[in-house]
Amino acid sequence: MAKKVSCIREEINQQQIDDLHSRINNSEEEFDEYAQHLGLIGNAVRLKILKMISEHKLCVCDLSDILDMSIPAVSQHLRKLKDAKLIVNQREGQTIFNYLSKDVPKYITRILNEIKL
Amino acid sequence: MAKKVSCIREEINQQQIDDLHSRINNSEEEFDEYAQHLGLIGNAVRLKILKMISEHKLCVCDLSDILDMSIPAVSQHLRKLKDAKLIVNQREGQTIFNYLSKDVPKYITRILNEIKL
DNA sequence: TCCTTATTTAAGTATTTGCTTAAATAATTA
DNA sequence: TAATTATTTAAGCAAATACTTAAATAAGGA
Repeated sequence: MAKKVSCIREEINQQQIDDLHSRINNSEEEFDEYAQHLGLIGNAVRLKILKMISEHKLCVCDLSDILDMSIPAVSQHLRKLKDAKLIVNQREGQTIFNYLSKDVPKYITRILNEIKL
Repeated sequence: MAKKVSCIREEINQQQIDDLHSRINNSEEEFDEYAQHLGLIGNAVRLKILKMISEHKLCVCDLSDILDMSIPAVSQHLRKLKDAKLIVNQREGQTIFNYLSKDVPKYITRILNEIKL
């Protein structure tokens, strides 16, 4: 089971490579979780939605008007954010309002605060 | 040019919607820039690459071995990071080493520091 | 109960993404 | 200068993404 090596090491030896390899593998889940959240906010529409609902009580049709997008398009972004537990919502009569979840990681709220609207 | 309204406002009035609409439009570029960077690190492979090169001097073949990925696959991720000026590289002989760029936004370095390897 | 309003879900589609393999480029060494 | 090593680039493709339109679901009011 010798490991295939693609280049001749100059600055780092095989032992160090193997060490990084296993550390990366052990942190797989952590990286995936960060990447999943970062990918979600790595979309301008969803980033705007999060920023706005962090400051205002908004429903899907408010967001649709503000963003100049169809209601289903916005709704599908909201669903992704909700599935990732970045937002929660609550029905009030016919209207469903969206809120930032308490579970939003701090590094995300810091980013939202950094963006000025 | 009356604005089309999709729902009857309960918690927020049309004036507030219009205000948010224009503020969002004015911040378009800022949101796009954040989203572009966040989208790049919103991929586990690229996040791992950034984390590792923030701590080690690594070439594409080192990364290929550590990540169990082909060299061209890694190279294409490096290109995206380089195009976005998140990394820079420097040739030393036949080997091209990758470094974090000085231009990496602080919110990204904070995330990298937060992830433990 | 029927109609309207608010929202979601589903199906279809064009674009983007992330890999693969093969070819091209570039520096080193024989 | 030819062969080797390191890396990138290009072309092709499958899967994921972000819309569209139409249909389904749900609550409120006539």
